Amino acid sequence: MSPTVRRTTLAVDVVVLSPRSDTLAVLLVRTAVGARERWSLPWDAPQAAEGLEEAAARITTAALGAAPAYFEQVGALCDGRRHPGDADVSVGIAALSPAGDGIPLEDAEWFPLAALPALAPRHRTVVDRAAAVVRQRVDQSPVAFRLLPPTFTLSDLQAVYQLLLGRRLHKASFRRALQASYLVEPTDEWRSEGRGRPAQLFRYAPKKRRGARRGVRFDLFSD
Amino acid sequence: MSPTVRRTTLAVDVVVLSPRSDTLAVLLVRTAVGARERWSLPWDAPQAAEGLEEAAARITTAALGAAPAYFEQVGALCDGRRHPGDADVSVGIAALSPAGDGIPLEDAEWFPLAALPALAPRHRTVVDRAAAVVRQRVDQSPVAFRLLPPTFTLSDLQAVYQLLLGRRLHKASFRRALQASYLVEPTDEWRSEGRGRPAQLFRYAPKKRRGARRGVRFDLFSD
DNA sequence: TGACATTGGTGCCGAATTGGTACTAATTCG
DNA sequence: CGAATTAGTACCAATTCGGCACCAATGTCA
Repeated sequence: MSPTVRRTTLAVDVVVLSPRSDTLAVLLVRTAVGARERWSLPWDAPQAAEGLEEAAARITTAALGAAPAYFEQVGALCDGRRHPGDADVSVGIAALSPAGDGIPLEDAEWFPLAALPALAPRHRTVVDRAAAVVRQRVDQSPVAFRLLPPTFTLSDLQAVYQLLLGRRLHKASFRRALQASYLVEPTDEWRSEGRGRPAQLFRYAPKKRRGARRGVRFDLFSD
Repeated sequence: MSPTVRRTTLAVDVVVLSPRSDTLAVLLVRTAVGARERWSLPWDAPQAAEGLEEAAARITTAALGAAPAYFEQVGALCDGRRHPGDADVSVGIAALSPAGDGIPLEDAEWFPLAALPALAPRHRTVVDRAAAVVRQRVDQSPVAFRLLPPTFTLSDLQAVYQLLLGRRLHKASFRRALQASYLVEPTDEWRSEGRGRPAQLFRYAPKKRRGARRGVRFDLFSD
């Protein structure tokens, strides 16, 4: 027998992440009164002939008033009736929004990732996966830069890395590695923020790099 | 307006990978005569109340006669009518099968990853994504071990790493790093394979490890 | 106005890691 | 037995890492 398709219902669930006062925050929207949970991830079905990230951008814009800078798919979930809209299958999408971009519209609000209200079980899973994916991608794709405005100080950048990795980083080593990577270039602007020496602003501008990757790292295994 | 689900057609497309005579190989199945392409990935719609990996295991078993050792979802694709079954959405799944496991059934065959026949456009994308995901996961999850039998020599392991990474590795460094990681343990068996000194067999047996991860690596960026 | 607190940025140096070469070990082939 | 072949290890020079201390530039406050 040859394979055939079946009809199912599909939802795109978006985890919008943004650094917000020293923690990572997630954007949630209020659900209809009477629903089991008061909050959920922004979600919708993709429109006809609409890509998944396109849908994610539309859904986010409807809740935040701004389109995120970056998307990464977290995977499809299919665990029977644990979605607020009872979709058979959810595609989870992590969206990164620079600190301070957008203002949550009515019925939308930022919550610290570590202190979320009750969510539908599948949304809970999507959030956890999104956080895990973003944290794992930190040194493989420019996720940290997508959580910052176009120009930023090296201390800002280090702070985001520390947020994502959950640990302190050595300042000199961090800058040495960044220097050697040709991922940022200095602008001629400086930011003086309150007291202390002003910091130079940098911009993300990855250059061609000769593939210099070194040995295998067995010490990064996650399971 | 509040979100609602829409009905769509869904397929699970499986990229079964296995090392095969010094290259990575992909399992393809012959399509119905008259179809535009002669070969496609094994695929099917998930049955009611069946998980996505469960479906992938069923689909693979139907083509290979053996269930793979490991699955990793590659993501959902939705690019309008480029699927052999015309599914609206495909969920791609990478499945790792140890070298030598299973025998392709009638109408199924291994192809070197680097020399695939023409595939439906979406299947081509799924294959590329699966290969990229597996290669990127090499030092974050035990993908290499899932491409080997339960016991293996360190040279086998290094060969798989070299296949996945596409470059030579330094023997002493490889073993030093592996030793320090507590991921394998020696068995008391030895394999003598033709000429040369017999090699000790090892088994994948990850131990509790104190999180010792070091500095940020900017030199692994992929884009 | 001049310490001083505060934040940004760099230099130095010992310790750890890396990767190359070369070596030893155990087996098959002829 | 010796050559060939594969497994596994020892040494070592070069690089990298991370801790500490230091210098720089600004705001604060006596």
